[in-house]
Amino acid sequence: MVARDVEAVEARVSAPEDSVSTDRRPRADAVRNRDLLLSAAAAAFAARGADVPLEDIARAAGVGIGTLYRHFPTRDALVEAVYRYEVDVLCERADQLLEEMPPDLALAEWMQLFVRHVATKKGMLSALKPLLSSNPSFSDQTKGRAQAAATKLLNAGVAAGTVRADVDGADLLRAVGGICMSTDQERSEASERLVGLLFDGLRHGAAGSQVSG
Amino acid sequence: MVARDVEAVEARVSAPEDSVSTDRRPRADAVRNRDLLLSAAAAAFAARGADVPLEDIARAAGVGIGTLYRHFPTRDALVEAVYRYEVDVLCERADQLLEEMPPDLALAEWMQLFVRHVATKKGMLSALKPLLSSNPSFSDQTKGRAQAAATKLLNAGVAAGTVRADVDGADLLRAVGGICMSTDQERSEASERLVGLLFDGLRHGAAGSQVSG
DNA sequence: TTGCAAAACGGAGGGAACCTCCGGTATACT
DNA sequence: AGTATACCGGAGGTTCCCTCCGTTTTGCAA
Repeated sequence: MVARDVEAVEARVSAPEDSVSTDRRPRADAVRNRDLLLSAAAAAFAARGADVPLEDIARAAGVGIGTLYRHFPTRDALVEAVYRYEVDVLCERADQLLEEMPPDLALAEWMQLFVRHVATKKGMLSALKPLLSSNPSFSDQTKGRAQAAATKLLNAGVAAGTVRADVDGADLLRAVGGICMSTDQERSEASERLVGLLFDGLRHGAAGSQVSG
Repeated sequence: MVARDVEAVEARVSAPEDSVSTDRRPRADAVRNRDLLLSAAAAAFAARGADVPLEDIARAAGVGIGTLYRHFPTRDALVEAVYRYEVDVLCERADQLLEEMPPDLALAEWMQLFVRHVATKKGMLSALKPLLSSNPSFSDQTKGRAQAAATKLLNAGVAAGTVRADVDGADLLRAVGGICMSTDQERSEASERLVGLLFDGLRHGAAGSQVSG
């Protein structure tokens, strides 16, 4: 690995025109098509399960099947990319929510978003589970990012004095995730109610009522 | 159900030739081929996962693909039948073990068999899980039979004074199943060790040390 | 034992989905 | 503006699914 990096650097120094092939900006249509494919795939997986024909996804995205396979060589690669993409969207929403409303409301809203996020992933769960267990780094990365977003929301609430301080992001995700998992099948309103309850608990011991620390 | 039985009996009495079509003994080759298919499918699912081509299974069983589809119209039907079949085998082994050795040893042996049973089902789990959740009666039946076998072993041990009396079949299966599920992937020796530990616990408070009951 | 009708056998073949390959095309750099 | 590079997209080979139907076996009755 180190040797290869050295070679790459030397090549760039001694022959600048070589850097073109190394970090040339991706073509605009490639970027556009990749996004189209990801959102089409996300919709298809959520609506029709994990074994929707890839040709349907390509058609829905308005690209050829060859383009889909160039961007995502295997079905697993597509599933993984969709999952990363949706986790990204969810985490970005955390920042947006914090700008739009007080931290505690942002946290409540985000927890509900998380519930719906998990609900729409039910369909692709059978394809996702092997990926998560066979690829620890992928699992760790997505989990880490979600925890970071949760922690950010919690900390903002703590700083504003509207959320208790003795819960961290990992705990929060475990609790919400557990609720989503335990309420089987199609009953998201139950999940949302339970998460609402959990949120009230988070608000309970906020600020002044915490005596020490 | 009762009404149908009555009709069948009446038909047999009033028109004996009709009984041919109602309860004619299944043809010998049909029975044989069904068994061949079940064992071939069990081996294939265990070795190659749940999405092995059905044509391979038919070939391994030495029958045509048409025969496979007549016996098991859908892939799910085959998976379900294999699962029933293997649960049957496991439960029958419980009776055999009770005849071959003292109850406590039979119980220990059967728990280890159960661990291996679950381990070989890992491959078909992805196909089995939807079946179990979408078909409660199937799930209940197999669970019920396994619990009956476990209870029988436990009771024999209790009667012999070598197994404690405050655990029932459902508890035992939950515990062993939990151990199998928690020890992820390919590490059956860990499961076997934990189950051995559990068994020692079962033996612990046996006979005289139980004061009342 | 023999005949027959019901039931099972097994493979050919149409259809669906997967994935590869390659000629044509758009675009990022000089 | 020119050009090499990367991308586009669909035709087509392969694999698997499942059905259909002519052939063969077998259980039952005379």
